[in-house]
Order: sequence, then structure tokens, then C-alpha cells
Amino acid sequence: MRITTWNVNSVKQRLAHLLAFLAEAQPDVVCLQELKCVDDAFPRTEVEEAGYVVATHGQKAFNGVALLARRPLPLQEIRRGLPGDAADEQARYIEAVIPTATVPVRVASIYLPNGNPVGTPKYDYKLAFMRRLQAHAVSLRAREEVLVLAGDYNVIPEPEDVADPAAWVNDALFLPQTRAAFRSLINEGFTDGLRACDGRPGLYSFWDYQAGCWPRNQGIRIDHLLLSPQALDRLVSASVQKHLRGLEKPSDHVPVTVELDLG
DNA sequence: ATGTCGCGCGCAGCGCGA
Repeated sequence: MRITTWNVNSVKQRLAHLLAFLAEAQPDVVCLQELKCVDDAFPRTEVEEAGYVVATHGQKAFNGVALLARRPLPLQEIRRGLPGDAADEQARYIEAVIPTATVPVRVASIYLPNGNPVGTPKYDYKLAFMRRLQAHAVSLRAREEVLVLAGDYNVIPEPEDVADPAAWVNDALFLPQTRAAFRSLINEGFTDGLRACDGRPGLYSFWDYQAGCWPRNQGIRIDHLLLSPQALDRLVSASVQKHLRGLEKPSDHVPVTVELDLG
């Protein structure tokens, strides 16, 4: 089973690229972030005609996450929103179970807050979201399922995940407190799927539209797939679909994919 | 030093978020 996470930065603007990616890569599960549209505006028909079932958690203008599963796989036990704050109206979390022939797989699509500027309520919200995510991840881990927590974490885990670390030292994506919160989640028993397969520095998933970041390869790695022990046992490979950043009108993020052997 | 998108609103181009 191939599971992909991709921040598309507007699913309506990126529909052609999304359909091309589904056709070429044929992922079994896709976790999308930054839909930037309400549920009714999601291009459901086009994605269904490409062979997928769809569950969305959208919002006007900002945020928005979705899960796709390649038919005949269904999406079950769909959860929209992260527990822990009933007042949180931002659409940043959707989770579902995909019951495969061998073992159920639980997947979440996460759009973790950016958190900039630091020192404002935006950063407090980011840290609070990370605490809520960890609490929920701990409760899910107790199920001992094949579990993949995938998404745009807006966290640069290590200096080797950024081309120019000095430029990011005061940024919400790379602050020590942010990295510590991410490590705390990892330390609950999760594994960074891409890092488990490839230890090389300079594996990036995002290049800013500005300042020629893409041609100069000034990227950062912020899109992650965290695996439960039961998922790690089945991990075969992981990869970054970097070529999509070079298309016309690309997202600023590229897909990241793990392959699991569900035997 | 600077460099970009996509959204809503509303019909130009600004403010916001990233």
C-alpha cells in the first residue's frame, strides 16, 4: 500500500496536477492539505472518476484537509477535527480507517498550524495544536493498529532538513520549542517514515515561491508521515516526488510517499 | 536587497495567510 501526503495549496488550482499524480503514481491513500475550499467546492466528481473515494473536511478560503482511498478500498470511521478544543473551528485534521484484505490501516491527514509570527497567539495555537495531536496520537497508539499520521507538520525536525538553518532559527517552523514538541510526539513511539528509509541531508518537501527558492534549492522538509510500530514493521520504502515542484503553476509543497507491505 | 501565490471581496487592487 502506497500512502502519500501532499499540501496542494488550493485543490481547485491544483486539480490538473492532482489528477496527473493519481494516474502516474496510483497511490492507495492520499492525504491532502490546504484545500482552501468548502466541502461542496471540492472537485469530488473528478477525483471519484479517477478511481478514488473521498472524505473532506473543508473550510472557506483557508486550511482544509481530505483523505482519498483508491477503490475498492473504502474510508470508514471518519473523524473530522482533532479532539481537545471544541472551540477550534480550523479544518486541520481528518482521520479514517481503510480496511484492507489483511489488516486495517488508520490514516490521518494533518495540517499543523504554521505558527508565525512567533510571540503572537498564532504560535500559542501551534503549540496547543501539537499538544492536542500528541494526546490523540497516544490514544490511537494504544489500539496497536497500522497507523500513519501524515501531513504538513510545519516543523523542520533537524538542521539537515533545511538548506540554510541560520535563516530559520527564529522561525516558528524551526524554533527549539517547536522541534522539542515534534520530538515529544515521536518519542511516544512513532517513526518518521522518510527518515527511516533515507538518512541523507537535503531531502526537502517545500520550496517557497519567493526569492528563487526552488531554482536555488533553498528548501525545507516539513511534510512527514509518522508511523506506529505496527506500520514501521511493514515499511518497504519512502520517497519524495520532487519533480512536481518543477511543473507550471506548482504547489509550493511536493508529495511524500511511504510504501507498506501489508502481506 | 529583492524576488510569490491563492483567497475573499467585488470589479481593482488590497489585506491576509503562508
